[in-house]
Amino acid sequence: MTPAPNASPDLPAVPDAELLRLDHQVCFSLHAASRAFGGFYRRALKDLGLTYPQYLVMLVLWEDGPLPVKAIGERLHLDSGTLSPLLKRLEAAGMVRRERSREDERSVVVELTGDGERLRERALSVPRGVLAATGLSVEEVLGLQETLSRLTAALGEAVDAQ
Amino acid sequence: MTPAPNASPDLPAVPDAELLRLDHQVCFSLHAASRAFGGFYRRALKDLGLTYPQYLVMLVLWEDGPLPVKAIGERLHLDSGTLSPLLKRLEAAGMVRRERSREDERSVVVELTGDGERLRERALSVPRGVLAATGLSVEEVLGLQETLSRLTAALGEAVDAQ
DNA sequence: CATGATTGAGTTGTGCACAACTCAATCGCG
DNA sequence: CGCGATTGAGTTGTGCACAACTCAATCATG
Repeated sequence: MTPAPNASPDLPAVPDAELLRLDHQVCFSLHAASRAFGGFYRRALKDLGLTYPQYLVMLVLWEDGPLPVKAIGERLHLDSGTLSPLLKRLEAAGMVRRERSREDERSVVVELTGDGERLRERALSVPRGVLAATGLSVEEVLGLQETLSRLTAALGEAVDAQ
Repeated sequence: MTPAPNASPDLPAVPDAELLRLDHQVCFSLHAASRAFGGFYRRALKDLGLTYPQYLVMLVLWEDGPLPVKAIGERLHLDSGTLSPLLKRLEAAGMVRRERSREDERSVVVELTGDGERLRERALSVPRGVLAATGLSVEEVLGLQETLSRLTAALGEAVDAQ
């Protein structure tokens, strides 16, 4: 990556070994936080019969109505390899319908069923429980989200440049 | 979860529907950030022949020497269902040795091989690249880590109490 | 000391993430 | 118009996460 040691301007005196320890903590923290979130949602969503990623897809559909698979993937940064089977399971559960677009036969439009629409009402109580469980204030959550978004964007660019 | 609407003291006026949208953004942000991190590491670690979770295990072993599976699991919040096959793959790759403890035959101690030890040298360059890719300062990283740790702890307690 | 409970590792099954691929539909350019 | 490139879904294969389970080793209690 960076050939010369300590080449980054704002890290003048941090040795590699120290960074390795820091890295340990940071990437572990993010990984652990993401899984802790997943674990909490798993239980909160169990009644609704949804997994965490399925809930994310439903959130998108509740907000923006019928959408092609492509558009869902763009919003969630997921590709068809992840979405296709997930959407099949949502369809099997009776939450969505999938049908090929008539204008573009390559595209498959995903649409909520009546059951899928109705599930929204029951989902409304979930976020408040989650927010309470985080122990964070709304402001902290917004700040965290802002940092994470920047992080995601920066990492995405770095991957593209890799 | 919370039976009465708006019961949380510091959320006096936020309606459920708004929270659902906020939730959309927060849990998505965390999910996306975690995956973006994973994606970056996937590429950075490709040369080392490690996946991101395997790297986390190696970080633990590089720091704290030979450890039983249980101890690794405690440090990374992972259970044997995840660790057993992962450690088998690390063993197949020649990075670690696994052997049953003689004091307690239930326990399996994981130990770095020579190759595993030597890999540390090559791994030293990884974190600096990652830190640079995040676009965050060391202070921001530390702050983020602190918030995430609190988040993880709070969610863990909430799950236990569920 | 015996035996029931607990512990540690491993297995099985389900679902997600993602790379690499296929295949058909569409697009664009000569 | 024709044909090569691109696009959108889907499939396959690998690995991780986790629940639920098995099984042997160990512990603890009467």
